[in-house]
Amino acid sequence: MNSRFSTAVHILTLLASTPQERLTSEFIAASVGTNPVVIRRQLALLRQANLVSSKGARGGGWELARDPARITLKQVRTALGVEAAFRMHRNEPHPNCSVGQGIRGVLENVYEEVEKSVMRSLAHWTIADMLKRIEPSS
Amino acid sequence: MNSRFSTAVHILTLLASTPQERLTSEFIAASVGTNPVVIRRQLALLRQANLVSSKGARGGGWELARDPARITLKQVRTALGVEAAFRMHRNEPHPNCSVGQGIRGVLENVYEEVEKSVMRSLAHWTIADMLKRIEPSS
DNA sequence: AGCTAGCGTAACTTTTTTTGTGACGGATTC
DNA sequence: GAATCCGTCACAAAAAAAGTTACGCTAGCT
Repeated sequence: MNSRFSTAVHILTLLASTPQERLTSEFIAASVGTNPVVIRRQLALLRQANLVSSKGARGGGWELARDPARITLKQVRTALGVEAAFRMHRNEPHPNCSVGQGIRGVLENVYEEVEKSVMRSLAHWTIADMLKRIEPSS
Repeated sequence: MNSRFSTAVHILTLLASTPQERLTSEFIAASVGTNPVVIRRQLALLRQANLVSSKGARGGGWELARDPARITLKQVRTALGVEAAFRMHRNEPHPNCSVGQGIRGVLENVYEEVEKSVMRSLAHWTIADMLKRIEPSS
């Protein structure tokens, strides 16, 4: 997978660290070290999943749409659009090769199982956990 | 992750389907639908892990180095060099952002846990299983 | 009302990653 | 000693991801 998931968790944790405040995409981008548009794209997906809410215009910005203890990393992954941890090889196998013809279906089964266990792992973690681990003192 | 893992499983299953025979990288490449060099690169890694053996010269080629029932997909993944299912975002976070500074370490913990559960899932499957599922009649 | 700050999104560019190719040396069998 | 097949490097092409520019829209402010 790509690094979008990491960025998304970063953003959400940042929002969790400043409750009561709205953060602008520009501010977040500076914290994360990238471009505001990249941030907005991520947040647009997270908003579709009702994890964050945005407000335009002056004084606007982003905030969490719910208690960070109720946002799991599984939800984040789902919100970003589940891209399998593994990818099928895309080459067309030789038509006479029975292994080539059949392997994809079998691999799909395997990957589904793997995906489920990835999700199970991610479900254990919340944004509140992330924040807690970063600032154990607070 | 990329599709190399899928290709590797494909290759190994193909070798398992023709015991007693050596297959050339050219033949395998035709079955998989790619270039022989790509195949050789993959197999070179699998050989380092003692999963396959090769022989040069005329009549040469590749074969499994052990019983396909003793090759797990976990071993395959390890052989290819474990690349985490997730990737860290590489941008330097803003130095004043405590979340940005700390998030990586926490994410690393999460990803380690995920990786372990991926490996646990993959350990359940062997190349013999793959073959069995493709050709239930044999 | 008009100005400003901020999001929303499409189109495009750049960068990075992955995959594929060509070439050629070395080894082994025949 | 000629043919076959691996081993590997260097390069090319393609695909994917990330970053950038631009501009419309809305809500608040004065």
